[in-house]
Amino acid sequence: MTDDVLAADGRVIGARAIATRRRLLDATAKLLTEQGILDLRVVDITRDIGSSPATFYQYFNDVDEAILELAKEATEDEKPLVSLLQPGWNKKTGLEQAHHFVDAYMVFWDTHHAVLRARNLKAEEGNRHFRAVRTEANLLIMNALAAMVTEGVNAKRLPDSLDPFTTAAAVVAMCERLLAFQPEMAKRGSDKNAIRNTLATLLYGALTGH
Amino acid sequence: MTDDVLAADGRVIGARAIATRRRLLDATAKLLTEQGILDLRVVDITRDIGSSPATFYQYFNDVDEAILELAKEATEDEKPLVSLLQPGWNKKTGLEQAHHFVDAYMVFWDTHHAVLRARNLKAEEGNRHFRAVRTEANLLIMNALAAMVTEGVNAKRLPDSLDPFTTAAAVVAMCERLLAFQPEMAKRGSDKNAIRNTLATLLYGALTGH
DNA sequence: GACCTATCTGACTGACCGTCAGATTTTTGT
DNA sequence: ACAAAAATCTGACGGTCAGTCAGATAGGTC
Repeated sequence: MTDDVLAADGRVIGARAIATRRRLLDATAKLLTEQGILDLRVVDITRDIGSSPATFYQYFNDVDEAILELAKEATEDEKPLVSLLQPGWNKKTGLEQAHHFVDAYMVFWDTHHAVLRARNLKAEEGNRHFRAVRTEANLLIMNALAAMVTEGVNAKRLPDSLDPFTTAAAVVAMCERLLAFQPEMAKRGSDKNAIRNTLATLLYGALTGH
Repeated sequence: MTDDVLAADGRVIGARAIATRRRLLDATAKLLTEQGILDLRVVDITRDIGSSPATFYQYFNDVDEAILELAKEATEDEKPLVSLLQPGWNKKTGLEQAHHFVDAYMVFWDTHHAVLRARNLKAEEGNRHFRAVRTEANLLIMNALAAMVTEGVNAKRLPDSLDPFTTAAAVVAMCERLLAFQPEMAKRGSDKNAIRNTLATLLYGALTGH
């Protein structure tokens, strides 16, 4: 029964409690999106579901624990993206495949950006649980990307001064950050489509060397 | 007298107060680095300089205002980097110039990473003051980068599907993120030098098309 | 030394965190 | 159908921090 849902103190909980916990998680995600992590308060989360702070602490030891769970859920949604990153992008279809990945990544990002931002902040500030989750999520993508880079380096299309894993990290960074910058860049005339095209082109170039 | 130092209520302050305000800013930067923005408390800042919370509020309306000031100071340190980004990187010296920029950027990042992270978070969460500061800082770099990309596109070394400004944003994103990931990547075997080389190679490639 | 002004802080209010004992709802047993 | 047991929920509380303000203290001027 390793996938039983647990309360904060570790005991297995029943159907009603699972539903309450779920509503708490959803409210947390909602408020994280609306207000950001800095203004996220337990009172607000519980008020949102018409409950009281004490209820929250039945299921989570603190807000971090709830956000961590949301981050794990986001990781699940990231897994399908890996199938879009197989070595063998060629001159014919490679750019189109890059577009597919970028599109899928955009949807993923739009859905989870608030949680992912929170996860990254916590990870960068040294929280080891969030580091672990971020690392796990990034490894999924980065291993696939690194394999593509390695292929390009072996075929001499990419310079061997590129460390595959670091390049993969750079690609993930570009994706995450361009999407995060998006609202700001829109104001400067770079619309969603320019971002999409540029990102796909950069990916295609950095990963294949074509 | 536009560069007089002001208290929270806008009045001009004297030498002693300037010194106190400075100590508050330094303590804020220190605690931001040590504990991160989520655990940054005014009590701690004032305790650190042997003072009381009331003193803090003499000079800043809230913690954000102090962080914003630190972010503006960081921007000043970023300005010299622009001179390292002039169009004309060629096959002979271009990669070396990219290395110079990466090195300078690494120093800049190491000095200000906690403040820059806080700035970016606030900006991404929609705070317009922090957006303005981040935009100003990024524009410095991005305009220079975009000019280089435009040169590469005009010379047909880069595909015209690249939007110069978006590409510039991607490059900044790579720099910021790779440095932020650094401690984590180190554990996976990519050392500082691999990051440095990879970043320089990617920059050189993305900016010049060589 | 008396006065004036700039600077600092003790003490307070209000809000949130996290806990716990007890109230309420659901399930179980007969 | 009812009572007892278990699961779930919450009111109320102690502690901490944000932010305010009136008054204390320090520094300068004559």
